[in-house]
Amino acid sequence: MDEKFLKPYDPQSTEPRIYSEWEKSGFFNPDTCVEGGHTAPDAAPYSIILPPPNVTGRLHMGHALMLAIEDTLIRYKRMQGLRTLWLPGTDHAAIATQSVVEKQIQKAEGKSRHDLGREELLKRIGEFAKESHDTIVNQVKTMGASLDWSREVFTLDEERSYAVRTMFKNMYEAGLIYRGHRIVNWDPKGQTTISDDEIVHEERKAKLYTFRYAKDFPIAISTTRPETKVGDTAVAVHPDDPRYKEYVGEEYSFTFCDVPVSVKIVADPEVDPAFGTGALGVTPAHSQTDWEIADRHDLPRPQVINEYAKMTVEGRLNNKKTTEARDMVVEWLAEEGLLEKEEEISQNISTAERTGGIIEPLPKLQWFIAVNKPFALRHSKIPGIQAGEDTSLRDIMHKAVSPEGITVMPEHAEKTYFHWVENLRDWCISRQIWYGHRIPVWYRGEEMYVGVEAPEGEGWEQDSDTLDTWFSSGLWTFSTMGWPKAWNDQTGEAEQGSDLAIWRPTDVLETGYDILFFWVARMILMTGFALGELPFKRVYLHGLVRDAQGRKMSKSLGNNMDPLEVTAKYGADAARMALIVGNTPGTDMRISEDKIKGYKHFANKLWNIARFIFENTEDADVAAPLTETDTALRAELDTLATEVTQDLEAYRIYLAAEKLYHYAWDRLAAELIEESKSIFQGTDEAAKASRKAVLLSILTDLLKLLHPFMPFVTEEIWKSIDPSTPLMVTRWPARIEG
RNA sequence: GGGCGACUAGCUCAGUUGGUUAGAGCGUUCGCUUCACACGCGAAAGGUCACAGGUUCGAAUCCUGUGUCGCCCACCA
Repeated sequence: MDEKFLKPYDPQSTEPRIYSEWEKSGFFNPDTCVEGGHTAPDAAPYSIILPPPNVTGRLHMGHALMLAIEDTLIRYKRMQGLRTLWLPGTDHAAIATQSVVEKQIQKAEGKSRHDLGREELLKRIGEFAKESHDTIVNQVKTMGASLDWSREVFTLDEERSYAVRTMFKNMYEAGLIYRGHRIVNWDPKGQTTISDDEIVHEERKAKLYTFRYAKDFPIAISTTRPETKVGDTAVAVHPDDPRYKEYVGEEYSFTFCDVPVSVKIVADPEVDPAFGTGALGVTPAHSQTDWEIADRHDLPRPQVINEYAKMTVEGRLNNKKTTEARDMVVEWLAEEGLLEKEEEISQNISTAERTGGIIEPLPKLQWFIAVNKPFALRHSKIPGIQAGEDTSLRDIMHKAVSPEGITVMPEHAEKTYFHWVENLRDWCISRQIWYGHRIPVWYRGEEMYVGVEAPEGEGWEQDSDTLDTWFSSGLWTFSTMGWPKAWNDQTGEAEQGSDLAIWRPTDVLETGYDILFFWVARMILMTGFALGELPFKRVYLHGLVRDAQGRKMSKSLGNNMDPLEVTAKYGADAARMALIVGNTPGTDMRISEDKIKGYKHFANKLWNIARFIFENTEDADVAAPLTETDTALRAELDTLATEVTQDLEAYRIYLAAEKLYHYAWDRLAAELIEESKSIFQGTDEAAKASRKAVLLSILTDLLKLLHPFMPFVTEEIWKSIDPSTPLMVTRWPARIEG
């Protein structure tokens, strides 16, 4: 027996050594597994694309959970003999990364991005991203992730950028990308547009003012934003409201706080007759619903607020901030005797998730993806959609999720998904920031050019906006495998032998439920459009990792658990088990050091089980005939192996892990080993020989079964069983049934 | 306002789609330097499975309703 077993298991010294041995072996790469004879060249493929961590700093426990689940699946499938690819990458995370760097620069040098200029800022962000990337990769390796680093990609590298430009051009040519004026969510603090999904609603107290525009105006209206009323062009009432019926169609002109205003009375079913006075002052340029009313009634849409949330009208309000202007308008209303009522209400205001700035709805020229516009796919493997027939991006997203298409775990997340898809509006994809994929559109006077490369000729200027980061993330399952170069759009086939041909669609997309809409839905959309296919067969959504009190981990609370610290203290195996056992998809989990400590103890338990078995089987004959009892013990392990296999096939990873834990500790250690002691002290030589053989055989298979969950300790013990072949490429001890 | 979910031991959670006596980790109590392991061993206490009905031979599990908590989406000016 190796002397190392005389001391307790030490993950700190073992894990880094084992990981570098794995890396050296090259077996993270499926091609090497085939070359080494561990995987058949024609074996079925299995693939997962790593959800790329943002290059904004370091990993958190959520990443650790993701890595634990995915690595468990990957190692299991690799041992099943499949051609198993787990493809790593990182995400440039446009807004998040730029704002982190801008803050750093502001703090350290007191400079804004405008002081630095586009080129210098991008250089600084690039440096930061590189550093973050290196930190992150090291952290990922610490967790034991068996990713094929030879295929690593970045959402902003040259090939991905080419894919993004190609995709933009193709969608534009299909008429699905358009430029238009829309009310967008403008963040005056971050000076950019943000998508609906990046908004956080905060409940605040506000004052609701009821007033008339002028003395002779027949209808009183209510608003929380009196300063916007200088931009009103209509008053909308409900078509059936008897109080106002007689005024519908009338037009009035007056001077409102120094600004000449004309409003038309219109009837619109959107208006709630029970709210306030039942009459709505319509400010088309500064409210989403008002913009839509203006659409229906063909109203003018003057803009009265600019990008810095300042008033752009003449008179006393000129260049005042909106909050200041609000007070001035209220004061003016009171002076003029127009104010009728002032009441406290609570309302939800929209703020930008990243900057905390209050959203100012503004009409802007932006790029959009039309989700409802009919178009036809040239090829379709999406259930329920025929090539050549009318469909839409929303239709693709809707039909993709079905028992024949993509299945989602937990199942109830499908309902949430459909609810979201059904209420989907066009996706605004332009962002007014510098870090990201620049929109591949060039302008020269009235001319516009959309293309993968800059147009020939002088005087062309590229659109200054960049794309929403989810645009490039949406391509992730195929841009990482060589699309568009390895793809033939005419035949709808990938180049023979390319990654795209072998590992598409991917088997499972494993990620947090919080990015179901941001990312999962966008991948379905993009893949559907580009390939006429599904990006993956299954979605496995894990929950959020919370602290022991159930709070979200955050910097401000200081309750962040650093995966590096945890693995340093208890080992990656322990952290992985703690994250996996009992953690069902879609459910948030609480993690505490105590739980992790429990699995560190388990790793040591396993170590001592091995020690006992090795100590007592040095002269074992593995071919010794088994007693009846031992035959039953062997069969018991086979049953366990079958159950664990079924659980893993059904993605019940949390159950498989628990069963193995239970067997190892309560059955093997507590019962079988205890019984063995008396057998070994006895005189029945046949029973001794049998027991030695069966214990070795059980340990051999148990190590294999546990390896996907606790790769390090099992690999280290394995060296005493078969030093010639790493455990990670040995064959799984049970077949997939059915 | 719309949607989704949770409620099981002191705490954190499982319970593999209806089947003996409902499980685990941590915690608690008592006893152990027992020849694999004190990162351990042996024992013990602790649950009306939120509540009320219903279906069933049988319900923590299925149905209906109630309560409490949480999350997501939308947003009324």
